[in-house]
Amino acid sequence: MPVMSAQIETPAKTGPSEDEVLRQIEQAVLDHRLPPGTKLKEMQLATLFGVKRGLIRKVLTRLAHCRLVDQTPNRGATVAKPSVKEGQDMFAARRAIESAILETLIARVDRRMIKHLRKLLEREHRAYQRNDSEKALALSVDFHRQLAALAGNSVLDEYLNDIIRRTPLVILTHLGDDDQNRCRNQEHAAIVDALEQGNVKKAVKVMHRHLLHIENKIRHKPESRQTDLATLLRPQPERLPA
Amino acid sequence: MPVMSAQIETPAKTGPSEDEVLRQIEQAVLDHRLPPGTKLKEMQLATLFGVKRGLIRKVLTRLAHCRLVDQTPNRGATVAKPSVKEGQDMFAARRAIESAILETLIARVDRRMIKHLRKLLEREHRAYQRNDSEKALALSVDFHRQLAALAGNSVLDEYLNDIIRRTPLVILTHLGDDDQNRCRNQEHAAIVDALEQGNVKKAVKVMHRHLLHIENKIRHKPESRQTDLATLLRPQPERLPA
DNA sequence: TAATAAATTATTGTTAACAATTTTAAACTC
DNA sequence: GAGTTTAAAATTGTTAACAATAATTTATTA
Repeated sequence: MPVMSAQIETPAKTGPSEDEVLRQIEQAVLDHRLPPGTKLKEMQLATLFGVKRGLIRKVLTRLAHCRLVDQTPNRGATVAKPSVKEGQDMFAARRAIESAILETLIARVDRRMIKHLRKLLEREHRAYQRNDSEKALALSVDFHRQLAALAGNSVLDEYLNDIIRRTPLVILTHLGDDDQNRCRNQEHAAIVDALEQGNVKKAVKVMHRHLLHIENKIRHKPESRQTDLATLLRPQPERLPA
Repeated sequence: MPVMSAQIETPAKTGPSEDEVLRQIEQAVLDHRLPPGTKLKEMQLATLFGVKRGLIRKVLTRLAHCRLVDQTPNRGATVAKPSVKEGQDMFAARRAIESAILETLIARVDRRMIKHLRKLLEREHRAYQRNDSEKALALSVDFHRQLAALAGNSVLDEYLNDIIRRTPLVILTHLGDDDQNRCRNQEHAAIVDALEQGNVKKAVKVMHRHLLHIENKIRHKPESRQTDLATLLRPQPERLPA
């Protein structure tokens, strides 16, 4: 059978994969678009993504496992709302893990890595300067992720990423969506400086101060509203064709 | 239709819950009964536990998420076989996390906690002395778990438990099922001593040495056989009635 | 009308049947 | 007999229909 050369727009288009749906929801949380407490109904999500309910079900289970959503039997899933205690525990754990990452990294860091990190800092700095706070936040998160990746310990990397995914929920629940509550670029730079000098103690110290800066502000905040799901999930960044 | 009044032994007895099945498989791994690489067939497990395949499916997914089993699309699940690198990363991460736990714990430890820990050590010691190595191993694991629980940081607690669950797989894959590869009771005692003295540095130092003791021995070991699943899962310890 | 109860609707949970894939066995070729 | 192809069986993956539960609406009563 000959195949038309023009795009036939197969109407039976298979929707996004399980991983893709997961990624998009995670990203929505990371971008502060999905506020803690938002109800996630299975059919709603299935229709929205154009997939079967079973797939959504699996995704919600996975999200529940990394504590991005709360699942209650027979009552469905909501975006998680970490308690103050949980938030504090997360930050304390994060300090320990990022310290361990720096200690591992400093033993193997080389000129190429430093260059890579500085390039990242430069991009982050520019995003701040042009007031693109969405991009700046993303790059700031990326800085921490890159440190973990460069350190090369897959377990620490996994744990840090786990915490990073959950952090926006703590911030939104207890501090609000305020630009003040983001990483400070110059502190990131100080960490790279210390790394380059091979000064573990200093790197760890700066990192601690860096994290404590946000950590110390956690206290209680009134309430967050219930907004329209479709809107919250829509503004996804451009995606490259497979 | 009349129903006999004598107990009809409802043949439709509901099997164990999802959590219970999960627990039993986890325990089988922890007890070194399920060797790395063992194939876990869904129907086999379903029949074995007297549950539906769907439930097994969920359990396997959960086990895969905490990396106790490997899941390959269309090819099912096997008990995970961590690489040497992954094992090393786990131990390195464990050192960082257990240190953080000790640092947290030392700030809040009191006489009651010390007493609790010493009682645990005593039981562990007795198990060793009467050559009950299964019990001794369990209590030894419990010691580390108790430190995490007493420290009170839920996130660190979760991560440590994650690592503890995976550790037997590393040991079995790369060291073999040898009594030599277990925790040394006297080192546990030294940690409690340091805690009681409020000596963080010493506690952390002892813990590091304690973990490095096993960590340093990881290297490659020939192969492990494929044994009968039913046998491996059967010898479960007595369970208290709900 | 406010409060309660009953009926309706919406949502989540389960399962059995089916589809897709891989593994095993058998048949065949050289 | 070693290697390849084909057929059968076993295993995993998906789905649509149903069941169970929770949320909402409507009806009822004081």
